[in-house]
Amino acid sequence: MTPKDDETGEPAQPGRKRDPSRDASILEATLEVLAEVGAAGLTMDLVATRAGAGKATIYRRWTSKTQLVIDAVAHMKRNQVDLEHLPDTGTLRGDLLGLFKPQSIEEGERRLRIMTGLASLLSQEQALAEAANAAVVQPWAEAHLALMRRAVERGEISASADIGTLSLVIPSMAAYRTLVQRKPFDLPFLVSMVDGVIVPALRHPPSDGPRDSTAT
Amino acid sequence: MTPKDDETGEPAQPGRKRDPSRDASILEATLEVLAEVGAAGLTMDLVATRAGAGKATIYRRWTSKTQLVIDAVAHMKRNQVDLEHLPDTGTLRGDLLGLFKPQSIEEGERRLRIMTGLASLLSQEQALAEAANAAVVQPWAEAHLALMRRAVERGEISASADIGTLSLVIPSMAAYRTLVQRKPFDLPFLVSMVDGVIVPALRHPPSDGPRDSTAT
DNA sequence: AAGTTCCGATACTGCACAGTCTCGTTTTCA
DNA sequence: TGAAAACGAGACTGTGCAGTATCGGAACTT
Repeated sequence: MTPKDDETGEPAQPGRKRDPSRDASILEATLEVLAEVGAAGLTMDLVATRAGAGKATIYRRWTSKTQLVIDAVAHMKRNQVDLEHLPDTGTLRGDLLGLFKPQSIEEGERRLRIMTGLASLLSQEQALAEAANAAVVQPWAEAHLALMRRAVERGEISASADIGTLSLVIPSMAAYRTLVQRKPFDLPFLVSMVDGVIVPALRHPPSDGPRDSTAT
Repeated sequence: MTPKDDETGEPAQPGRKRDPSRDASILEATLEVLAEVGAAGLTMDLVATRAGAGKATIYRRWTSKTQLVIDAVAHMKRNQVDLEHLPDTGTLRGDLLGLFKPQSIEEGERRLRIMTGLASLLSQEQALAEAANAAVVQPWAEAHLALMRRAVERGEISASADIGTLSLVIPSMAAYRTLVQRKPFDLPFLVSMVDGVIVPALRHPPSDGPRDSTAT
């Protein structure tokens, strides 16, 4: 349910075509404004000005401010961690730390800043909370899960480890840290999480035998 | 900086005294409204009606809606986990699970619901983010830290474990889980966190020798 | 060329709500 | 007992903003 759908069955009308490039401009302007002033301070005039668009153009494509914001958040899902090109250093520790690319981190912090701005609407819009989680934390957790699965396959860690739960730990804590605590997601934090929590927990799984995770 | 201070030097004026019990009624009404409709939907009329108070009474005590909300959040700090009466089952696992009291959990979820409602203002008001963290997650993390320290003292876990970081894991993840993911903080989740993450990590500390946590 | 739909820009409308003011009543001190 | 201040209730005001309507101009179809 991205932008407002144009009429589906078209009997070939005359008139100017809708410029598809405006969609992206508007969505990106929305994210910028969101990151700068938060959802509470976001106004349609601000978005329109930032996008160099008229308000009518926005309302021709989206039915409401809420819908626009939801779509903008969903739009973030692109440029995400590439699950096809994960780091491969030979150890899980190296792989996890290898996800910390300055560029990737900068983008990640931007996402979290946007989520901070969003938070107002989270409480009212279930769809928005889902979109935010799917765009920011979910992909990151999937990357961690993939790295952990590989570590299990090569025998580095036990198959009985609760990697379903463990893969959520760092992304969730990073989100909370940025969202509420306002502390940077930096390398020292990542290292203390990897070395103090994840790697120790994986090296010493709870008990042998299959485990089910209820945290997924 | 709780309610608006009355005049300090008083030459013994006539007139009715300000009723101190109204402060608490108004703060609690604010928290109720916050939990129900979120900060975006919170209006002063709603708070006044819920508190059975006139708006003038509120504005006689607080300068603005923002100040009222900040004070209401700080007000939550009371009735917190009692650090003097922590569970003592003999094992860290038992102690951590012992914090899960239906009543305490109900209250904890209420706090998180309030924080969800708050989130809108988090991005704009640094003071509010700090108050929310101090009222909801901080006390919980302190309880965990105390339990972990005790486990170290009785030799159950190694002194080299990064308990500063580990004590933040469950409170932060619970907050994120409730705030964004909208999943209940229930016993299965707690068990998977304790058995899948915390206890394994503590039983197998990263390395021997002192560690410093950068996550505090 | 004519007609239609797009565009950015901007004026306009309607509403929701923060904050103030008023009123009739109650409490306290002199 | 009377002036002063606080109380609940609610009327009132001003503003900010979502959403709409209108403009002149540009692009596309026939």
